[in-house]
Amino acid sequence: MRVLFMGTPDFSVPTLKAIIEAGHEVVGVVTQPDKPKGRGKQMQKTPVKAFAEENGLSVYQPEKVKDPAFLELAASLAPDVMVVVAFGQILPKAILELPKYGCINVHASLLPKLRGAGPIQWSIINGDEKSGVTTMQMDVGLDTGDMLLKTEVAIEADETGGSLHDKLSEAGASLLIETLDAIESGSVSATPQVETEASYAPMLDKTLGNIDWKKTAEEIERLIRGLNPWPSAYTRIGGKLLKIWSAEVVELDEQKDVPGTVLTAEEGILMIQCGENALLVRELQLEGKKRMDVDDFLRGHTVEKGIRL
RNA sequence: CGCGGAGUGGAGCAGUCUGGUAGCUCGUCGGGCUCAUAACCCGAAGGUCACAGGUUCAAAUCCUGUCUCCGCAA
Repeated sequence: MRVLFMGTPDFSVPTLKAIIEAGHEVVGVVTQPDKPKGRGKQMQKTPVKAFAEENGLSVYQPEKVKDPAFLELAASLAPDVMVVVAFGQILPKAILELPKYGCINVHASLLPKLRGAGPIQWSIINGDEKSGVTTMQMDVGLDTGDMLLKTEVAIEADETGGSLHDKLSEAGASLLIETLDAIESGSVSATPQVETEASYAPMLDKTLGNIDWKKTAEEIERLIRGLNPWPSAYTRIGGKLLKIWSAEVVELDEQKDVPGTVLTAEEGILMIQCGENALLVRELQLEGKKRMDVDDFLRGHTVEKGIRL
């Protein structure tokens, strides 16, 4: 089929790669405009753009896809279908209805659960036992289109936002190919989403990582895993930012101090009181420093027992 | 030229302001103690103080330039 691909971050790349390998004709790749990123504000290509260029594909970077000029462009490419994976812009109805088979989206959750921009991390933060990817026939709503195919992926006890991202990214690529095959052969059936079971996963915000020690140790541990490696969970110590990369829950019979208090800080053990139970920090990173294990950190930094974070 | 922190034995840090024999907590190696030990005791090795210039009798420390790592921001 003639495919017009739309995507932006790393998550989208495996799907684009799979489409090429499956032998479909990619008539164009649409991605967000380059933006200055990183230290020193260097202009940086989106991961999808970089991959597309390596493969000799035509890249388009409209500021706004709702611009009539883009509709004209898309029409001129005459795609049979448009595949949208984490593109980053809302598509207007005119675009959605342009290709013969419409627009197919790969979403990183088991819809109708976790619609929105941050399903991967939220599934971990919420403590779900499983996640997955869903392909759907896009409509004008946000992730509200009829579902086509679905793949479940178990969330492991040590799952992080990064590890799940990679799993779902690959799972999404396979599922999309299956979906395209099914569409082409006419064997696919669309299933409407059950509105009453829908939930929303908002876009991640850096402030989300600010640890509220009044929460339970279990909740905080999930937040740490879900936001690893980005945007990461953090607290403050001595006025400096302290990221916590991994930790484990320690059950306490009773609350020993107010939440946020350092209960132990010696011999490689850094334990912090939470609203319920305590957190044993494993790996952390002080502002301006590299991430390191707790025993390394305690070797060079004095953390006084009893201080509050 | 967006803001800022940092490069010191294998690891994490102090020392830099107020130049003058390189230190701490660990690790490693050897020995001892012990029924035994990742515990304890004794001892040892290991560093061009990121790199290049400059100032000085003397530079980890002051000045200039370069490279690298990291936090924020976007």
